Amino acid sequence: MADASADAVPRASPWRASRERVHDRQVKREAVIRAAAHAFNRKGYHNTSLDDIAAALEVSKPTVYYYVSNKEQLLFECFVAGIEPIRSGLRQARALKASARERLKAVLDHYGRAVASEFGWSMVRAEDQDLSPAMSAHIKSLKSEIDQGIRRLLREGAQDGSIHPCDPKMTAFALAGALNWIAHWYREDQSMTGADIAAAFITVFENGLMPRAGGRVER
Amino acid sequence: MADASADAVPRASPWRASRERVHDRQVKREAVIRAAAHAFNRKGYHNTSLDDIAAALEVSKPTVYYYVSNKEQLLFECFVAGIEPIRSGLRQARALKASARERLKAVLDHYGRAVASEFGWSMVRAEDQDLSPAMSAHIKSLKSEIDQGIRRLLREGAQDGSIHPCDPKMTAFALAGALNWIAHWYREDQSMTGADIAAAFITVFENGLMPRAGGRVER
DNA sequence: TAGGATACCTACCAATCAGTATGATACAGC
DNA sequence: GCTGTATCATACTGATTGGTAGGTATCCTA
Repeated sequence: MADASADAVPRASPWRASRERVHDRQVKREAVIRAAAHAFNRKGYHNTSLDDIAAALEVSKPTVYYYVSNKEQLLFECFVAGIEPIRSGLRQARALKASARERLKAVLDHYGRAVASEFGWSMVRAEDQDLSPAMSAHIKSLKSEIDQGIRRLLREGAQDGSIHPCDPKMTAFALAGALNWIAHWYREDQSMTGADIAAAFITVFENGLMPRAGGRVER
Repeated sequence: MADASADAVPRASPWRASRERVHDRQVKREAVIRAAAHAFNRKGYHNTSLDDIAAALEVSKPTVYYYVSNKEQLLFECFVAGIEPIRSGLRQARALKASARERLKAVLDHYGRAVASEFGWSMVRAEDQDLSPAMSAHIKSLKSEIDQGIRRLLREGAQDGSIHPCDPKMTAFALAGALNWIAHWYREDQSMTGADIAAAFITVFENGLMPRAGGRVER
């Protein structure tokens, strides 16, 4: 591990470079969130101190607290930044005039990209036992929304004939699990983009393990 | 969550009940490992203190250290206890006289049961950034062994015609990811046994999302 | 029955770290 | 130039916790 340089894209901190103060609270706040996400990616939530995050931004700890109320909220913000694209993808898919399978594929594509994004790790790992009951519940409800959306698409697919009949709950768990897990290996193996991975997974999910009549895959 | 009683099966601690000392180091050591696994399941690695584990066994902290050298090793032992059944399943499968798909199914069955076991969480979550480089490497090699075994079965399946042609690497990632993720939701939803879940997942993996000629699933 | 090994405990240390008290500095408007 | 507000730093606290020092009771063996 090349210490700090591996994941530390020299993403210009709003504090860096110029000595005069930039008066853009929103920009700075987002920079703090992003720095937190990168630190969490590299070292995990518990092994990341707020001093680490501050140091990455070349600022002191109270400055971080000036933009964020506490560490927990930092994780929460990273989670939201990660899951929002999936929620939006789910809404978009609902509007599509296509088979349920096509709509599901669109959702899975968004999902895969999101997990491979800079906030993927935080999104996937949040909730656990590291958060207050209130935040944990909030996160759980957002996750549940995605889960229910996928289950619904699976049921609709079984009805319109575009998806092989299946247990929606277990199938949704399998799909989400496979995609969530991307966050665990993507850091070490970035040989593919998030979009590539999503596409590859969708192919796997669609075909299944059993050979099909057609024989060949339409890659 | 019913606090301590939910996961805390009143598993008799070797220390509990009798005041005269039981002289079986191995039994006690395993009790320590198991107590650690249960604590990690409930609160996560970082939120579990060695005092917690000691308290669960009704012992003092130094007693825990008498059986285990440090916290890291505790996690490592839990990991090994979790992954060993999968390794053994992989070896057994290699000896089977069956199609590659059948052998793969056998492995996935072991895999699913293992992840749903009491050590599943520790197995799945270990490695991360919580361990020394040496242990991390050790764990990584054990995980890689499983991964390579699955990829190999996928390749063999493509050759003997029992498995639909696929990208072994991505397919193995998808399968393992889906199964690993069981550890995340199984704690809260124990409505099924590990064997049931494994069977359900295998059905999903085999059929895939696209409808099949046969139409119905042979549940 | 002395001496050693085993098994366990009380009390403590040292380090880490989330979060804060306090105050300095710069800038905007007047 | 003056004042209020926004932004940031130094230096600290309080609590947790991994790990240990040192001692005690019990058992086995010679």
